[in-house]
Amino acid sequence: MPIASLTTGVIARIMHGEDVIQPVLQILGIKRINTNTDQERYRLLMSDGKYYNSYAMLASQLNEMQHRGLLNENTIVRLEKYMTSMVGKEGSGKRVLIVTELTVLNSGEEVKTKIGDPVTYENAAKQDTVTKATPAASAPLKKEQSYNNNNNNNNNNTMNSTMNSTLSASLTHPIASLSPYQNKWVIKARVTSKTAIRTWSNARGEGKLFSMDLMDESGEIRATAFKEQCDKFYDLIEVDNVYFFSKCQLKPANKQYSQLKNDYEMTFTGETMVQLCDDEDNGGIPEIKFDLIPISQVSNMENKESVDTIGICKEVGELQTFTSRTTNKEFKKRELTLVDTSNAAVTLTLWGDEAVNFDGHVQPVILVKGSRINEFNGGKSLSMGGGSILKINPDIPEAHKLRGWFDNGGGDNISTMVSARTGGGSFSTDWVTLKDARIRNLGSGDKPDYFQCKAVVHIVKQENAFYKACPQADCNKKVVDEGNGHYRCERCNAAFPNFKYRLLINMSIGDWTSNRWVTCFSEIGEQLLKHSSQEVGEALENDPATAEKMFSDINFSSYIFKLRCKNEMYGDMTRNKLTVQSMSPINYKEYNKHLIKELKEMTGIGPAN
DNA sequence: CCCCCCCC
Repeated sequence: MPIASLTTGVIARIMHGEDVIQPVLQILGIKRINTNTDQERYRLLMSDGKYYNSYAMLASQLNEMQHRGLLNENTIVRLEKYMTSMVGKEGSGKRVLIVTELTVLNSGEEVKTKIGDPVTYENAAKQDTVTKATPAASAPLKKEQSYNNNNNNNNNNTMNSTMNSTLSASLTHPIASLSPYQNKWVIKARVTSKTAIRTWSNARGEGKLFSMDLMDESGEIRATAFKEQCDKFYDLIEVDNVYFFSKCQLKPANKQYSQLKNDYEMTFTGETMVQLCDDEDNGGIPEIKFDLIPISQVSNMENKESVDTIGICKEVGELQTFTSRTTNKEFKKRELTLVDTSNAAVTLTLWGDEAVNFDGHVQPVILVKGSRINEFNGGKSLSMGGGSILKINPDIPEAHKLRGWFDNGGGDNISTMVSARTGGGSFSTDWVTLKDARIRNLGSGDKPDYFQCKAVVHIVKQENAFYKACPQADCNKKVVDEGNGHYRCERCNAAFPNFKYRLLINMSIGDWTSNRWVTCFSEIGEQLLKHSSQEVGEALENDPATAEKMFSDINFSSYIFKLRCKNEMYGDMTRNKLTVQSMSPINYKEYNKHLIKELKEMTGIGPAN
């Protein structure tokens, strides 16, 4: 079948409101739209060879054609029936093409390629005479809130008005459709978060930046403004406002640093335009959503998960300043204690200026979105991070309810300390026998498993029980003996005349079910051998008789071992590794309690407790 | 072009 000719230029006529009979168009793309409902909807990218239009939708009765693969890329279709519809409130100017009946003239496989070199209709519209009358008048604009980056100050008014009409009269694109391969777009998006201005200085240079998260009905994206753009746009951008954005550069998002659901992120450029969108033109852009979780439930969530919650700031800590050991950067933080009607308390850490400026003495209501869970020793706390937002005394019903609850003594009976660390507390660790640890495949998950058992020390290996480590206080890395009286640490990138001994001991322990080799480090090793790492290391190197006594003295003694269990890769081998977290003398009262409980469970005799 | 938010 011969390839049908497209009705060149017809998209401009249709979008202008003209009723064109049976236009022939090419499908350049089709994708499912994320709707708030579960409704299945497809958006089409249609071309007439001269223009294309991404604001076209498939009426749902035609979804079946897409299911059958009839509407693939490059397919040429004839629109038998269609309608255009103005979307948004009066005057906001979005005409959507809805296709209700179509005939496939040539399949995508047959056509193989895009016909012509179409440009966006909306972009061409402002030069094209046929579209001189725009579909609808644009909403009134606030001139002072318009920005562009063309630094021709003499012409500011002219340019602002030009840009106003450009941005607002344009048909906007969904965030989900943005890609580096297409830069003629305008998005209308709500700012859901905004970072403080941050400076950096590294080998590649220095500068400042801030970033923001944007959202529309289709998705979300992170945008960053550097240097000049940082200064230019920082004050304009406010969380919760909706703006038009155009001419940002798109690049693949580094998933390591972003939890947003988008493969790309944007960078502001010298061409970038940002314009506030009036409230009356905000239709279709969702509000920021808070998935408020009772504080007590944070206990049940995973480490690093994102949390939205609301609570009363019952206590506020002092501002703390410290220097990061890894980056040598100075940080300021402040810890708040939030409580809510679940009678639970959790720590929330604020950073930087937010920490400095926070006044908690009035015990305000604190709403936090996108805070991150930090788990330590079984306790979970929340921390502000990129993308998190904090609201103090927000005017929402939940906040008023909390206020009333707290002011009437509601916070006096907090029973769950979500951030409390269980540390060495024995109650938090399961009792598991060495055999059961194998049977249950402990350690095979992403995270290590922890358990405790009563076991006897069979033998402690002297071989490789110590290593020479970097003498720096916070570095335990093994040093390289350079043979000239110097010891080199790769991590500190320095050579030292001395080193410290560290222990890395393997020993065999056994309970009544099985035995295993376990590893322990200096702190446990010192407790086990009752000598400092230095003494143990020296004895092993210079005094075998003393070392032998140290190591054999503890054979056949019993302890409660707390063990960390994790599969580790050695080359292409996976080995299940047990590391001693702690070992303590047996507290028979507590251990017997455990045994009695197990007996009751096994026999079904007596109360379960 | 950042990507740091520690420590226990």
